[in-house]
Amino acid sequence: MDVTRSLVLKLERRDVLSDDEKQALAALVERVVTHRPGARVVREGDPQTVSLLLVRGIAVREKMLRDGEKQLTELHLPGDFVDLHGFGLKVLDHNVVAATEAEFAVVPHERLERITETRPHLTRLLWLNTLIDAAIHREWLVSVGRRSAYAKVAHLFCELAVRFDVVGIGENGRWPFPLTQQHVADLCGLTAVHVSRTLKLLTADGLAQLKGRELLIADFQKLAKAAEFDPAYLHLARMPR
Amino acid sequence: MDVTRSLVLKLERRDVLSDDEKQALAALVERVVTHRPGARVVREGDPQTVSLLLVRGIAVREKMLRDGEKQLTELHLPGDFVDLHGFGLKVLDHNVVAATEAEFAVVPHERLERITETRPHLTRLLWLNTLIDAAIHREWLVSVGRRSAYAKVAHLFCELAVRFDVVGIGENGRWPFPLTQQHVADLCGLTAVHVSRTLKLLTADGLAQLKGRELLIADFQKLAKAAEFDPAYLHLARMPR
DNA sequence: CGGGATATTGAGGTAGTTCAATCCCAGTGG
DNA sequence: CCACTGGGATTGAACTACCTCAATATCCCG
Repeated sequence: MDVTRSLVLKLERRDVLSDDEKQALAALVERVVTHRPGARVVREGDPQTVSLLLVRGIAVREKMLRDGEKQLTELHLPGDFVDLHGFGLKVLDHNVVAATEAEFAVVPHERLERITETRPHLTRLLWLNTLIDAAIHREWLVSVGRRSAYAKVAHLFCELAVRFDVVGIGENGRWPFPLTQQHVADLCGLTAVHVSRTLKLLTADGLAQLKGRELLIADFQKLAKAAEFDPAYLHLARMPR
Repeated sequence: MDVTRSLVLKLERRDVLSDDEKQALAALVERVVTHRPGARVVREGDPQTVSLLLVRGIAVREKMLRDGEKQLTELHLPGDFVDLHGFGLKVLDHNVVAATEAEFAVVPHERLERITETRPHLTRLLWLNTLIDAAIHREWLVSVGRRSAYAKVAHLFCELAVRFDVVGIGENGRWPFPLTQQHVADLCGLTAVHVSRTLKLLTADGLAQLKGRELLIADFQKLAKAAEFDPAYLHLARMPR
């Protein structure tokens, strides 16, 4: 199975990739590693020499506070480069944690550097990948800073549905949701207790519910409206980059 | 006066720049434009063909909500490329607004593209610039999501002081602060009223105060402690990138 | 079938909001 | 040099969204 399949799907939603470029992406991968649920995949502050492409499962970027509280700054799906930022930064400012059992393709930084020396277009697409991360961060700042708990959770669900669709996961208003309510709380800047209450409201209003490790969205339009969700920030338009 | 001076200072804190590279950066600039306080410099959704380097003044990235509320997702100082993200994204997901009178160096995207074709190292440094933006976004997510109002404002002040120092602005515990309390509120996800009360506390505790359009930090150590401020996320180490 | 993790519910508390009145002060014009 | 103006800052009082703590219920896995 081709471990770069999801990444290619993700990039092809934003630009045209030649076969040659797809091969070059596949050639980036040195090996594949698997991590258990809860495993810390990258530790804040450690020097980085490889970057990891998520192939299967879900991972999160986690920033800890002194008192043990945490804020998750991004949720990663297959096709996401969870620490491509480490290529430029050399040291990450946060942990990356496997939220479920997860498989990663390992990409040595030398190979990325080689791409920047020889393939300008592919370089720009990798750069783009990190720009989309930043755009997601900004949208989350709006959520965390200004939206109600109800809208925060609704917005997270909308984003998840759209991003899963990009890489061909989920269907019929059903998507995998292997996260706990504590995860949702740490993603949204809420407490797990309040997430539980909020989910009850969303379910009662017939917008969305979590059931059996799945996210069921009954009415995406209504959910998006409640969340003020506009997918523009995901930059899905296919154009020369 | 060299309009890329602050940018060079900023990059030289992270890596070594050759004279040749400095010249190449200067050659990026096509012209310089000035904007009035409050002017929208880049409008969300408009196609981008140039990027803007802030030379003088302060600018913010602003995301609006339906009801007129807003969240500011970044505060930009001289030396910051306020919409380098537009080079890859082609369309921005937020407005850029001049908070004060501000001067920008205009960099056409063709010239940036040319850099990606001919100068891998400089390309990586421009990429790095956007990675630092993303790192700042993440730290702000922690602030907005998990810190108290007191710590949010304290953290903002710490970041501002450090980033001003990088580009050689301010001294003796005094830095320019031409923003209103409404700006601070929109940066931190608070109300202006609560910012006012919070500033009173910070002043009373002898940590920091705003006075005469200036930020005065009486005791940076204590302020940093109150904010849980750790500058690691600004990635100031000078190393090969 | 048992046990630990996860989720739910209730009751009470609080940080930050809302609204509205007042104050301050830097410009501006006379 | 002073009065006027308007944006920004401050203050008070009431309110509420979300938190905290704690008890119970449910799910999932071995």
